[in-house]
Formats: sequence, C-alpha cells, structure tokens
Amino acid sequence: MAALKGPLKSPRQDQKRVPSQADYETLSQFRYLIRRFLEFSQDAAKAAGLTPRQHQALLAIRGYPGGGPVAVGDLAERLRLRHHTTVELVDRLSEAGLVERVLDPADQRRVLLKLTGLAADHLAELSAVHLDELSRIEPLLKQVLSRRSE
Amino acid sequence: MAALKGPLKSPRQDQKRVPSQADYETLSQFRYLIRRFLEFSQDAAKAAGLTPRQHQALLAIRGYPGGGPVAVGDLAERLRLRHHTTVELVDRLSEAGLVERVLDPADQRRVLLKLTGLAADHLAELSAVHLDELSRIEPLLKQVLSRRSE
DNA sequence: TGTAATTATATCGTAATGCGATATGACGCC
DNA sequence: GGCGTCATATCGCATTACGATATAATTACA
Repeated sequence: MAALKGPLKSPRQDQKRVPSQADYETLSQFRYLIRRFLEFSQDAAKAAGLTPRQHQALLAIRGYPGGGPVAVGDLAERLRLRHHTTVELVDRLSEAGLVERVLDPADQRRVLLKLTGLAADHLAELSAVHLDELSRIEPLLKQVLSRRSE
Repeated sequence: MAALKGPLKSPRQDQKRVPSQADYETLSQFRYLIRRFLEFSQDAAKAAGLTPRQHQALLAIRGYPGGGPVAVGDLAERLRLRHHTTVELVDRLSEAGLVERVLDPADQRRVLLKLTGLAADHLAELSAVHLDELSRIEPLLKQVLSRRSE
C-alpha cells in the first residue's frame, strides 16, 4: 500500500532507466551489423582456405599495435582466448605452414610468432576485401552509434 | 629475368592495393573491439542465467525493425542462422519460459514469437548494461572507423 | 642463491553451437 | 489443385573453446 514516494520497492529503479523501443532497435541493429560483418569475414576466410580463427590470428599478429613482435600470450589476449586454447591454435597455424615459432632471444620463455610468406599473401588479399566491406558498413555503424547520443 | 614494367606477373596488382601497416592495425583493432563487446555481452547474459544466443534472440525479437511481430523465419534472418537452427533455438527459449509461440492469424503457416514477462525483465536489465557498454566503446569504434577515411 | 612467478606446452574430456541432409505436414497463392 | 513457402523434426558431424591438470623452462626477485 505504501504510497510513499521513493525507491522502496526497487532501489535501482532510479539508476537504471528502462530502455526505449529505439534503444532495443539500436542494440539489435548493432548486433545485426556485427553479425553480417563476421559472416562476411567467415565466408572470405573459408574461400581463401583458412578457418575463420586462423585468419583472425594472422590479422592479430600482423596488426599488433605498435607492430612489435607477438608472443603466444600476446595473441591470446588480443583474441581474448585462454592461453592453452591459443597454443592449440598456433599448433594448427604451424601445421598449415602459416606461422613460425621463434624463440625470443631476450626472454627465452617467450615464443614469438612470425607469419610465413604464404600467410602474408593470404592476409593481404583478405584484408583488402575486408577493408572494402568495412567501408560499406561504416555509414550504417556510425548511424547506429550516433543514434545513441541523442 | 623479364625486367619489363607492367602487371605481367600479377594482373590484379593494380586493382587491389596492398594494405598498409595502418590498415592491418585498423582491421585488427576493429576485431578486438568487437570481440571485447561480445565477450562483455556473453558474460552479462550468463550472469543473468541466459545463454548468449538466447539473449541475442530476445533482443532480435524485441528490437525488430518497425516493432512488428516476428516469425521464426524473420528471427533466422536477423540472427543470420539457418531456419532449422532457429527452430531449435526457439524450442529452448520456449522450454525456458522466455518465448511463446503464437500462430499468426493472418497466415497460419507462420509462428509469431512473443516474449514472456520474464524475458522482458531480463532483456531490459541486460539492455541497460549493454547500452552503457556501447557508450563506452563508441569513441573507440568511431576512432577506428574514421581512421579508415583518411 | 634459491624460491616464486611467468610463459609455453601438453592432454583429456566436456560443452555449446551451427550446419548439411533429409523428411513431413500445413497452408496460401494463383 | 498444384506449387512454393513456412515450420517442425532428427541424425550425425564439425568446429571451437573451455576447465582441469600437469610438466618444464626461464626469469625475477627477496
């Protein structure tokens, strides 16, 4: 009954606003665009004979911020994978002749990852089409993001 | 030996530009941001007792463009899943008491999907934190996207 | 110097998910 | 009334990541 004003029943009512229909549509559209991009990427990678994960790994190595050498742990963080999951991924990359393991001379616990020429070629081609695709969805993404600020 | 100039060896050299270091970093960073967002989403969904897919489905239904009723096939397209994969997903949603199937009176082949109150509550809470997170990464995303145009 | 922390490797089973292939039934459109 | 659409249903398969756990090498540091 308490007709008292205040956050009695639900203390967080004031802090968390109930999303509007536009909010739901924004979030949904954002997910949709991401999904489309990832789907595109997946298809492109497979068409190039790579698994999507392998492609992502190559890109993460090649595009590592600063351009510095990349160890397994670095790659794991960049892909947001567990360390031993990443080791398995590197195993597969190595078997496929896409990546070479090189001991870090400065710290021999670390194993640096180096793309092979084959990998570099594949990645260059894939990246070109990805840049195209990114340009294509860029306006849509910006639209969704800016709608947020209103 | 052929010292001749021209696109003899690789005829598409002129059309596809070789990506620059900045290009690789842009693509990699874009993937990283997406990955972080999806990771956040995954954790949030699980914390709410939903599988990530279930959450995505609820959002896709609730945030369907135009706000109209959503059939299974619509949901499949919106999630970019095969039709029968989506049917299985809806099965699980139904079992979990999150979605109700309603025959479309206008076309009884179609099954419309309706969120339960439980689902609406979960989705509202999840969407609130997702909007927060989206605001957080928005500047980073825009930075990556605008870097493309230079 | 010697112990603790870091990094990589390794293995096993488990779980989530989506897909292809394929089939059936119901309904709407013309 | 036949054809296409939509939903449902099943099967096995493949990919991928994870938790749990262990070992070994190397570095950091007290």
